Amino acid sequence: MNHQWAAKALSLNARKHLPPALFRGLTRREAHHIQRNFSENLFHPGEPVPRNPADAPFVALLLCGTLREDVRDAQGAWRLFALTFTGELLSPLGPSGSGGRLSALERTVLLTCDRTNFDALATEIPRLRLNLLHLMQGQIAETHRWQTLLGRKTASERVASMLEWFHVRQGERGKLVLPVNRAELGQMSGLTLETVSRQIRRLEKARIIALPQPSRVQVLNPTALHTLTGDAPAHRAA
Amino acid sequence: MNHQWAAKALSLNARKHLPPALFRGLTRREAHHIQRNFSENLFHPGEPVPRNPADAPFVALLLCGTLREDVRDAQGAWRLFALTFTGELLSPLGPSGSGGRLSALERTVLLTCDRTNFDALATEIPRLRLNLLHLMQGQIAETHRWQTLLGRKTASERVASMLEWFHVRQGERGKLVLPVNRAELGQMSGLTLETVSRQIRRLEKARIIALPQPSRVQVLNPTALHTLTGDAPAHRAA
DNA sequence: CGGAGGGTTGAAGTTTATCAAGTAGAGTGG
DNA sequence: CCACTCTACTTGATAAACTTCAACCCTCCG
Repeated sequence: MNHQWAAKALSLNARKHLPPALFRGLTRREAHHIQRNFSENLFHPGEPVPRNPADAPFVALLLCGTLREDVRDAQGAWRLFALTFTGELLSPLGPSGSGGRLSALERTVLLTCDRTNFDALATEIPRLRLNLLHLMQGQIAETHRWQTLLGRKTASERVASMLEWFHVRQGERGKLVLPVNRAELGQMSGLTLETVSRQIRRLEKARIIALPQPSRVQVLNPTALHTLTGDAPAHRAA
Repeated sequence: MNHQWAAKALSLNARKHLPPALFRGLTRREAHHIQRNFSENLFHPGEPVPRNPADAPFVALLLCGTLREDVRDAQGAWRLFALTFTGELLSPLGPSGSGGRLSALERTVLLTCDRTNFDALATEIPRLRLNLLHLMQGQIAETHRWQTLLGRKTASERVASMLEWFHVRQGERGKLVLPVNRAELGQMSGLTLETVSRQIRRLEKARIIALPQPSRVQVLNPTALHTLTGDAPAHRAA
């Protein structure tokens, strides 16, 4: 499974860019031992990521690329549910139970480990178990943010929040890429594609973002964007 | 900590009513061993349930009673976020990270185990670890249901869904108790208290439920209720 | 050139929030 | 026992937000 390309990705990303929260606090020796028990998988754009409940990867770290997770609604239609960006962890609990479906949006490299191997490693290295717990807590926090977004935010706040989150999760580089179209942004945020479009244009007209292309966003005013997310604490009364 | 009353609850509920998913597939000997490492805690109505990140109970099973979980919003106000009913598991990941707050709504007995003890037990009994994983998957599924509710359902579907879920989780007895007021139902479902009230009355007028008291609900027509949740598959086209 | 897929925009329609008023029941003190 | 009060709940009118429907644009690509 050690593609040359993937190996390069590992050395570039996992060792340098990523603060691999899963490996935090481990000795170099332990980290090396662990990495030998993980395997790298390369996926091409559009390629589905298998997730049989049986031999499902217990943990999977995204070394590079982007994944989308789709779930079925009551009518059986697929809807975009979540995105996973480079450096993030795939839920150990995952969508396998809820009938979810994972696929790569770009050239994507995954560092995975199945349950049996991980169990063995975790027994040897208790710190690894703690790290996994922290990662899962982070995922709960993420879920909570989406629940707040869907339950209590206006359309404008939802779109601002999505853009801000993507921006942060893509590393706050100048240009942010929207890896999905307006309809799919709407599916994640509980809005129609028209409303998403209108809100994005509104941000552009307010000079908070620029749109060199419909799917390329440049964040011109991060502070203003954050204010519009609704997550900023309100002004204190005089 | 072994209150006489709590001990009674254990024998009544844990051994008879509950299918304690956490103890499934274990020998009587293992289950007994495990229960000696758990402790029972009694809480009175309104009493907060402590959850220090340090010695937080790693797992907690609700033997009887009801818990509410409140979280802070961006403005610092507390909002009802979720309810936990008898027989359900408290998230091992829990709201401690996200600044959540747990409290009892009635006389409530919790069967808890801290991280250290649970780790030791799980090392001895691998099946216990598997059971915990299944329980956590169930919680992810629950989260997904709420996300669908908040993201894609109408007010009428949201209220019908909440009532149906509470009904099922309370054991589908004739009478269902709403342990919180309309405003708090609204906080969970992303609606105003007025909308919640109107939708509940609409169900009453349609003879799908009866309301002997505002907080007592009798489900007269479970089928119709389910249809209104929006979770029923749509009619197939001819 | 023409078609397809995404994106944008406008007008009309629906749903839900907001504001405001009024009701019902439980508790309290005279 | 009767006001009085408090809280939760209900109901109506109005306003705002969002969806729906429809048209149109732009770019890519055969």
